[in-house]
Amino acid sequence: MQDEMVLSVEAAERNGLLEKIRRLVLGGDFPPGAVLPEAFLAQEFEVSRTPVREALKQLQNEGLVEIRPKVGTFVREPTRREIIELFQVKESLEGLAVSLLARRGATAELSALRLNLEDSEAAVLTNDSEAYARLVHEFHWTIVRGSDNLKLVEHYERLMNQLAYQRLVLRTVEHPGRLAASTREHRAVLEMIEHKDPFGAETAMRNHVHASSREALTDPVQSLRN
Amino acid sequence: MQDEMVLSVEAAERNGLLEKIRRLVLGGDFPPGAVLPEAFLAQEFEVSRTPVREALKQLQNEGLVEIRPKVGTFVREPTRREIIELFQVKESLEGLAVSLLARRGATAELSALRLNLEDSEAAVLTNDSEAYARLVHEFHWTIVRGSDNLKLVEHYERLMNQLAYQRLVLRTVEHPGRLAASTREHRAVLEMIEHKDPFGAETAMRNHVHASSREALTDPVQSLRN
DNA sequence: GACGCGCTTCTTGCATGCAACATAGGCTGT
DNA sequence: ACAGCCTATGTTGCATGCAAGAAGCGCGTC
Repeated sequence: MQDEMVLSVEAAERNGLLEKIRRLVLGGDFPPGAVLPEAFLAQEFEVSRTPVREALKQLQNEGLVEIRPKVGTFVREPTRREIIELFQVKESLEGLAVSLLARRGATAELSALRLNLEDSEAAVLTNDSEAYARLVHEFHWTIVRGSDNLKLVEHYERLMNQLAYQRLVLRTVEHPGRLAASTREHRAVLEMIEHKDPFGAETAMRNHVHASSREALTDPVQSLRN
Repeated sequence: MQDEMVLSVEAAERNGLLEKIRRLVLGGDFPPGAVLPEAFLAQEFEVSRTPVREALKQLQNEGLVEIRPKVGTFVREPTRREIIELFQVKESLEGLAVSLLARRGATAELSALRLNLEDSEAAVLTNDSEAYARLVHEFHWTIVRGSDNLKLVEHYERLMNQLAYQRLVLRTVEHPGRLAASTREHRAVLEMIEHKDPFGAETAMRNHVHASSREALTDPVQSLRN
């Protein structure tokens, strides 16, 4: 199992190209709807069109780009409805993850979460949005990885890519009061884990994700108006 | 949203190849571990190696095959641990689906489920394993589609492909008494949906999936011994 | 007889060329 | 002036050719 992860990482680095293009799309270097010609990417990364094509097909499968046959490849932005749907799935998967983690009582992840919470509270006090966004990301990923369920991790990763999560978080994090509320919710989750209460942890986590999704969706951003 | 589904279906039929190869792998025509040369598939489906390659990469991404660079492509069978992990995710996703469906109170899906249950009980009485396997499949898919959450449907489809579910169900279905128990659990789920009780429905569904996973895993099949 | 080395063969990985199609812009006819 | 067509161009889709690496097999040597 561990071997597979190493292998897949190695494979990813060998390909590399997929990750590079994905970061290009997720990073917002290209505006949504922009055309993404194979020939350009091929030249950009100094490979031929063939591996670029393969990578783009994967990205289409993930829902990040749309390949219109004989027309072109376009950066795809999730619709508002898709974001709602994805958050529902996120809630479910993270609920499962934290429930499994609470059942395991894994000490390594627990201490990581405690440290994370301390840092988060410090970031709230100094109003450091950027650091907080990073810490939130880390908190959720620590829990998912802590579930010790690789398939869950894989599906979660796919989900987060589809959500283009980074872009969303960077906005919601700037809502007044949200940082403090979010941290309180994190603390509630952590306490449930410490109490080895899988059900309570799952409930707390789902409440948290639900709250965070409402924040993300009430964000009056033009690009989410479709 | 509906358009996208149509588009993706059309795209799938245009490609077709991916589905064909997937069925080949899932159908068990090739034993797990068997080599699956690009050249052979290319000749078999009368296309060149390029589209075959693209399809195989997708299947690798789904976890159905393993491409060992410069060596070959092999049919991959989920390990026992992976099956456990996948069932945990399945439990979570189907729980979400049924909860959403119960909240919607969709009448079309409800009547489909009622009919399904009647047919299932008839299949139990006549001990028609094959029909029952099909009905179970239909029951779960009706619920997932009834969630009216396309992203959930997509992730679920991916999950089921990874599980090679058909192969598993055809075995567990032959456990004595399992058919009747499974049908009772289905009825419990349906009743919760009819009562518009999302939480109760989710709980019932998760119990059902959990029970079914225990059945699948206690099945003494050689191929699951790894 | 056993071990080690090299070659042969099979596989994938990638580059390139050509064909098919969609789209946009201009041109012509009314 | 406007509508319709037609062509030019850009894009993807696919086939093919070649290179590189891995694994198995046979041969030679100890």
